[in-house]
Amino acid sequence: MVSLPSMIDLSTRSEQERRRFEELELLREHGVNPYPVTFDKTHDASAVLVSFDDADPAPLADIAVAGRVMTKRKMGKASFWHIQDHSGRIQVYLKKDDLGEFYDVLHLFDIGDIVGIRGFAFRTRTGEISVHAREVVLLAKSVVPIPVAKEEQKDDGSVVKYDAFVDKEQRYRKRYLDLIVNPEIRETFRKRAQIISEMRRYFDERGWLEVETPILQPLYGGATARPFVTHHNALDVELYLRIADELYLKRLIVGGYEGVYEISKNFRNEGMDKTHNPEYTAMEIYVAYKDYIWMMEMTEDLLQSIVVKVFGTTTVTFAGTDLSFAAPFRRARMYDLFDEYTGKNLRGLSREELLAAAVALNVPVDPKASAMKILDEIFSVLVQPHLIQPTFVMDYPVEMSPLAKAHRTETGLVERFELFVMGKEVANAFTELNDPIDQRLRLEEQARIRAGGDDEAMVVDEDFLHAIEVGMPPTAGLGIGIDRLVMLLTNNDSIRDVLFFPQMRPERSSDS
RNA sequence: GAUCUCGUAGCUCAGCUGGCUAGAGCAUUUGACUUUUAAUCAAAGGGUCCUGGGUUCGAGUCCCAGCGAGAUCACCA
Repeated sequence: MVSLPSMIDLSTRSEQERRRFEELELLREHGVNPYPVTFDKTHDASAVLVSFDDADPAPLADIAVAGRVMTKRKMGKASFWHIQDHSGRIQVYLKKDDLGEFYDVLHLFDIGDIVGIRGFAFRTRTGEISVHAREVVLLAKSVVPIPVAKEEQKDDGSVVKYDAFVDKEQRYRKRYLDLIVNPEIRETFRKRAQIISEMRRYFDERGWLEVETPILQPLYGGATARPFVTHHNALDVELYLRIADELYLKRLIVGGYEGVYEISKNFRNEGMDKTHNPEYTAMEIYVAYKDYIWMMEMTEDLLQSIVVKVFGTTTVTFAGTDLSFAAPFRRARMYDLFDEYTGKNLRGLSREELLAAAVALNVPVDPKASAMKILDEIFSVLVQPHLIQPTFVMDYPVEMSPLAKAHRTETGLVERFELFVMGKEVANAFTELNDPIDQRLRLEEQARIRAGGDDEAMVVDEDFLHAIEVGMPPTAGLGIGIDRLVMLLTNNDSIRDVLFFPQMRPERSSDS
């Protein structure tokens, strides 16, 4: 009979878990430490597969691999396992002749255990490069069963999965299991890391400074969204989790830096769906003495450069559509796009005229909506879906952009562009507003909208205004939604598939 | 926030218009098998049918409420 610390309540455990806790003690009785300290691994699984040479197996005659046991096939006095490490899977051959008495202890090893194997590489009769074990070392006992997905290699090379771990909820909640059982998703996260890394390298090479600005802000700004509110005990003040870092980065431009950027976790207290998570990652960059035209050229060069570096080509495929990130991208002014896709000239129309246009175009809008809202609605219904290949949309109405500089020639417009790909917004940029009087007027207008009941409108940040009064050089700013960019480049249509730990509702209700 | 769909063994799923002790494959246990690969063969064990009410002689199944998830829609990046 085995004994376990009383803190482990086996009565709440499944049959398979109880069995594994027992195995833990039985292993100890056999002198096996189920949780040793280190293991001298010499090769990744993939390295063995790549470097094995049938004509000269000698270089792999004494190797050590390590990983998680994923399959076990016992055939009496010989067994085959597959173990999985960060590079992939490799088969292990275990024979009683080589392992002696210890071979009989192997039945206490389970799928899910982490093991180390010392031995030599060889090719089996059926052609699979494998490691013939001289020694098996338990590195970590797994006491709960993991989902078992079987894979079959078809003649055409395709892999069919049986009983795959597919429950989305469980995959998101227990991402560690997802990563073990569906290792192909690791590639998405590797790509995510590479995309961010290339972006950082691109900026660093140009001498722009990566900075960190407050996540806890006494006033939130730089975007229109509802914030998370928290409280600082020592100061006894409300603080907000940032919805954007824009206003702080501009303060740094005022302070004399000529190029600053931040890869920023932002927090917005709004709904969640396929493209929205309460916390998400945005990159914002500000470069002094530049305008939005320059920023457009930088943006297309940046994206082309990232795509080439990470994917080795300028084209990626999303949902069956080839997207070309070869610069230059298409550029179109917003009102020209209205001409093109609605057949109507919407320039300079009053709210009532826009409402009539929306009705004529069969775009459902709230009859009480503002002019900007109506325009935005027509754009998103009739124009946006056509913007498949990377397209810069330029020159937005001033009311939509309280932080963007008035257009140099077109009254009523600002110098702003957004980049659309697959009908989705990927980047947003403007020539930054540095006229302190205009900026104050715009923010006060936002405050009026806010007082009118729109709690997403911006609040007036006097310190920010003071900074602009001190004087900000002409500056171009750009924001890129990192999660959405990653989705686009990795062919994932849910933000939850590009975040390791997407926000989920708590699993257990508190009322029971 | 609204609508629809779903929740059964560790995993993937059956379970009809309500009716014997709730099933299958994989996984687990026992046995056979010294180059297998969805290994195979034989046997066994394993369940809070999401939770709580209700209808009924009888509920995994029907009704109500709740919890969680997915999809679609609305808003936002």
